[in-house]
Amino acid sequence: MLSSQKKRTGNLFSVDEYDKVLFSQDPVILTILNDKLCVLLVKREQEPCKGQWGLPGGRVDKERCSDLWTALAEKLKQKTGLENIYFEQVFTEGGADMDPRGWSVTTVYMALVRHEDVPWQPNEMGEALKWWPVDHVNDAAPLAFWHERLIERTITRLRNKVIYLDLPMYFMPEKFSIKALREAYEVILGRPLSRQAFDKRVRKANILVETGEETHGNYRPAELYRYIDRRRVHHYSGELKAK
Amino acid sequence: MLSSQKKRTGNLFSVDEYDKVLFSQDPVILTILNDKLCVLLVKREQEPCKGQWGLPGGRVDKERCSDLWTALAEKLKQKTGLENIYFEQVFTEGGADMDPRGWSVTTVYMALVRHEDVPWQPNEMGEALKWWPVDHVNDAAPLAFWHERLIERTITRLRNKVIYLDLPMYFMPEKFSIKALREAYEVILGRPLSRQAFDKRVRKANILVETGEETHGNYRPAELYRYIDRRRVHHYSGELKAK
DNA sequence: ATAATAGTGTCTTTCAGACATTATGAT
DNA sequence: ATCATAATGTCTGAAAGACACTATTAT
Repeated sequence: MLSSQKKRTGNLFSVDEYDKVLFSQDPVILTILNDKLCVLLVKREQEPCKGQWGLPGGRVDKERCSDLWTALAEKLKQKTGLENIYFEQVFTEGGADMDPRGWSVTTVYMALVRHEDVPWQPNEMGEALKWWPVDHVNDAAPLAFWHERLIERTITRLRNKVIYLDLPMYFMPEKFSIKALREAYEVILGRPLSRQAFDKRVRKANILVETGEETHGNYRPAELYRYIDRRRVHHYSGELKAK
Repeated sequence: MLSSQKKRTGNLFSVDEYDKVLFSQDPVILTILNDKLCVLLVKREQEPCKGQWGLPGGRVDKERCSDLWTALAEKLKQKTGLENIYFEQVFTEGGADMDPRGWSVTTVYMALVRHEDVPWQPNEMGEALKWWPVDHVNDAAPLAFWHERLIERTITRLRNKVIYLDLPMYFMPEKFSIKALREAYEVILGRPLSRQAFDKRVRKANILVETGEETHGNYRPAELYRYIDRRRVHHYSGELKAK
């Protein structure tokens, strides 16, 4: 099998298989659900870690994908049905003890989606999917591999970026009130923000337009807004302050 | 050979070798030399890309290193003699066309050093080392693999971070004038900075102390400073403006 | 009318940029 | 004395936080 692989790659150089590592890509897919930051997990139906919940990632399909990005997009579609979503690379981790099958490496991505965009059904491989609050991923049973750690580090990255980047845009529905946007920030950061300061910051940024519609139900209605351009994440010149 | 490796890892799960990829780590080691941002390159003495210049990275030594970080530190020492330097992970890239030996993945790191800390001699493997200005890495001959691309992306990352992080600290000698620090910023960003605004920003940050010594040679001498704490990179609350 | 929430205005602070002024040592 | 550079001060503008005040709708 080794020699057949050498033939398959058809190159002129000797490849020592021992230079290879098990490689996977793991997306940390986040959303806000019931006012909590949640991560999308799948129930593993195969060894190792069969029966445990983990990130919807896996090996790259070297036959069908010629680079990491398309491989991840492919995996996302296959495991979650998601397409054309926002994701960015966060970090790569690896070592001898990450996977019982041996020395392995994983590249972790942060994906931000609206929970409505994820199908409720089990995926193509018959694995169940669930959203789980990021603070309690380990409550029922430990996650597969180092996935808990990977999620933690991704959340930290998100919190660091939300200080100056309007990443919560990806969690918002088409139309929303500024209050709803602020609440998204508050959920991510885990602390309240000054209502007036936040509003002013957002309004000055010129990234929203009024829809003319309003919320209804609780006292004074709030204007509903829509993003002018969903393809660009606004970069604020100043940072949200520590307290 | 394949089956012997399965034995070596000694695990209970089947490992499909086809799930493995060639994996390497490539540090982009930067310094400021002759008022230019330069990257440390090695001349490859082995195929593929033999004779071309490239980044001083390579495969991880799975026998001796149990995680990516120690593997990189090990590689750095072996290839450049550098130890205990600042580096951070930048991104991971890979695909079918990056290496003629087949589908491969590389994790790229940014390392910032003082050029005096790099030995002039060829490394342990007899490979020559040189500093090369980042704008002209391809002037003589194309670099190995996708290394030019990897360097470019790393420089972009550095420029984005220097706006708010005092990363040039790692380029500075023990004692230096504020002018010298500003020049480091200017070399990295490729544009002049307001002298007064820069000075005020640095002084207010409270990260330097006077040494009592002064520059000499050109007209009025400048005070020489030293970092209070070299272990922490100062994070400015505001960003250096675009122009 | 009152309560609750939405939206706006004012003041303060912080910090970067622009510009002016003073300080100091080489020539 | 002059020149080049170093260091400091003043003014302006942008933006965030705190707080007050007005606006609007359900009850």
